[in-house]
Amino acid sequence: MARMATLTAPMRTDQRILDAASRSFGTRGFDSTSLDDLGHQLGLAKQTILYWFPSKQALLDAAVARGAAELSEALDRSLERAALAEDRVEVVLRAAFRFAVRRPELLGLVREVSRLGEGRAADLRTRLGPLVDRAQAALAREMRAGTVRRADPAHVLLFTYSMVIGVATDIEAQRALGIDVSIASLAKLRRELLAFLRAALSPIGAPAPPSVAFDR
Amino acid sequence: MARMATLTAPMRTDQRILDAASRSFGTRGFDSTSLDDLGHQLGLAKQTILYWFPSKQALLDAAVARGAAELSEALDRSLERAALAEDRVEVVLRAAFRFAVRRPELLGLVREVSRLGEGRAADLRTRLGPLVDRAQAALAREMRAGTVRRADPAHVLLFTYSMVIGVATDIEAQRALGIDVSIASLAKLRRELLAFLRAALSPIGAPAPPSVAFDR
DNA sequence: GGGAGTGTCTACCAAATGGTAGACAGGGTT
DNA sequence: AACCCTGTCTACCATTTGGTAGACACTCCC
Repeated sequence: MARMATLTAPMRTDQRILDAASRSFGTRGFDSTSLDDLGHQLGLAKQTILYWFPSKQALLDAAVARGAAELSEALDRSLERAALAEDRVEVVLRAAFRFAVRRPELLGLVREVSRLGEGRAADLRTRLGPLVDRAQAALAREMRAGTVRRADPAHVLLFTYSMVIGVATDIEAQRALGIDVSIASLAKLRRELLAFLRAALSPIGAPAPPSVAFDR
Repeated sequence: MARMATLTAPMRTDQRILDAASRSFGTRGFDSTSLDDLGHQLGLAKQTILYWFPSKQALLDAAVARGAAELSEALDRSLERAALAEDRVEVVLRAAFRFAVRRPELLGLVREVSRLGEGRAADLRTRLGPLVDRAQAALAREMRAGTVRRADPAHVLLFTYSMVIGVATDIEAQRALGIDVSIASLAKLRRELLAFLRAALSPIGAPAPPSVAFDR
């Protein structure tokens, strides 16, 4: 049976629903996603979706919760790993980029939630709060240590987040700029983003030492 | 007189509709905007909207066309002005930032169109094509002249665009990062963004000369 | 005064949407 | 066998949505 996107082996129905919902909410948006479509996509009746999740809102909440957990976990792990690494900023950035490329819909979901008004956003905020704090603290530490140019960590994170979001989700902008959207050019894009950030973050007058990990 | 957009004195109905539509499409999204809401917002019946614009799609197209024209004009002007200025990149950037702050909904609209699939995006692409070309050429020129770090101009533009979009439209992300959203902090945000970009773009080993225009 | 045209409105409609009610099938458990 | 529990489905409903048809002013022109 089923060999569409949902061809994963025997998977719990609620998880399959969550997958499809995250994808659709994250790419098309919440309002543009109808339960009927979702159901059809999964070979399920809409009512089966409503059996697992009592309402569309609840489905969104569940998708956000799971997405936030995934993202939090991935970045948390990389923050830990970074503590030991040579070039900490780069380690985290590579992790973020990898995540953005592998699960762009989750970043799209974050972006979508931002638009759905205070209520939903507040929930997401508390979910990602600890992660944000850790990242901010780590960045501030680097600044104090002199490995990163001094600036407001929150702002630096905002800029970085925005760029990653843009690279991961705004493929139309990339087309408009004449960037060809393919795996090959994606690697180049990542290299450029890392170089860009390296330049933006290296302390003034001291261009970052050519780190070994900085592939070219 | 009038200090809100909608209660401007005698303004052509179609322009008022276009204003409200741009705002709503750009912030809530296309599908989340109903013609009834729009009409109610304007004190008009939905059918009046459909008198001026034959369909919701046509309304979106018109909003995009006007928005693209505004954006194109603003940035084109700044590109011209920049040709004479000392620090060209900064001039353009300030213009972009000013635009992003004054009419964030138009940037949101661009972002929204990106999501509405190939069709609409292609239209926008041709509309903004010339602007993109000019910007890209100008940037490449700076790189050849050695005033900007060498990199793929398209990528640099993508990163910059993403950051501006993020700063202008993703206020929830800013909240999540603990950035207080106010006019005062907005000025600080702009300063930081300029500093960040200056660092990212200055040629290696030669930190940009402290330009006069770079306020602190 | 009488059209002609323009702009806005009041019905109305068909389709889609989120959600409810309840039937039905299958598998344990006793 | 009787029963319950779980998961899925078929109907159905109320509301919303984009869009149509046509009436009602109001103005300009003759």
